[in-house]
Amino acid sequence: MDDRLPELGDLEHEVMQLVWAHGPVTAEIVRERLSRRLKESTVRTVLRRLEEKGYARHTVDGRTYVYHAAEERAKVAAKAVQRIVDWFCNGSLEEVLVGMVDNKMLDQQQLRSLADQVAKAKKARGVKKE
Amino acid sequence: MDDRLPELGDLEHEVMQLVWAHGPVTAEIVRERLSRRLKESTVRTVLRRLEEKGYARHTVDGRTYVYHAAEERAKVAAKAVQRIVDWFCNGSLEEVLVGMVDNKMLDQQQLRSLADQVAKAKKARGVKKE
DNA sequence: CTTGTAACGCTACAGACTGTCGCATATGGG
DNA sequence: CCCATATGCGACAGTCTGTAGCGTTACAAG
Repeated sequence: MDDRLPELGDLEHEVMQLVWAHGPVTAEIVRERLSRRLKESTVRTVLRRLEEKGYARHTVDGRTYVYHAAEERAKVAAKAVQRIVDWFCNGSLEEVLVGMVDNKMLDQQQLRSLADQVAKAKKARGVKKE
Repeated sequence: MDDRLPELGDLEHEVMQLVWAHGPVTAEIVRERLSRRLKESTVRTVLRRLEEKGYARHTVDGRTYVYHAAEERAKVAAKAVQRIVDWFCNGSLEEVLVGMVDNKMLDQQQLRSLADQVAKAKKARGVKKE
């Protein structure tokens, strides 16, 4: 249920961003929106690998494959962060946060504010979700 | 100053952990403490690559290379997290935090408590550091 | 000064992973 | 029944990682 998702290459990442941003998409759609101009087969391969890796799923509409994200972007990001935390800081999120503050990527006030927003966000969504 | 550090493989990661944990170390020391039993040259290669990647540095003591971390563990972790945040959530740390709460890796209370600890940690260190 | 030994770096090599396709194949509409 | 088209599969080169063998160099003893 919480298996570690394999990492993504640049192209794979760009494709996933599209999948997350534009909801269910076909290979053709992805191809059009991509920054680099690639062959259909290339896009298909990437989509397939993304599915193998557990990032996406597909349903069939007529003879067309429609891809959609297997997990929400935020969740995937959260898992990735968790992995970093475990790997480098022995699971101590605090240590990482301290590191971010030290590194000036964030200051304590923002962090506190974030804590509030998160609480609010959860409450707001907690109602209509599970 | 904030160049993106390349990612680490499993062995490289294990070695870095040792470097961080045991302060300056020699290839021999690393070799001894490693979980897997490897040849000296293997350890040296890893150490060298770690240096090329910017994770470590070395000084010379007599004819022996002494390796030490180029950056603190927490800082590296922080950068890694920042990268994740940028890549997946367009820079919104909040979104990631929300994701972690949703995913039950963390609850709001812990987060708030963390905010406090971080503030405290910074104050405690802020005095004797720059 | 010569030589053995220890510490180094360089080069290599196989096994993933990724970006990119070409091509054989299957399937729905006419 | 046939053709156009959407798919998947296999391939190939380039890069990254784990693992080492080897030739080179420098310090210490003879």
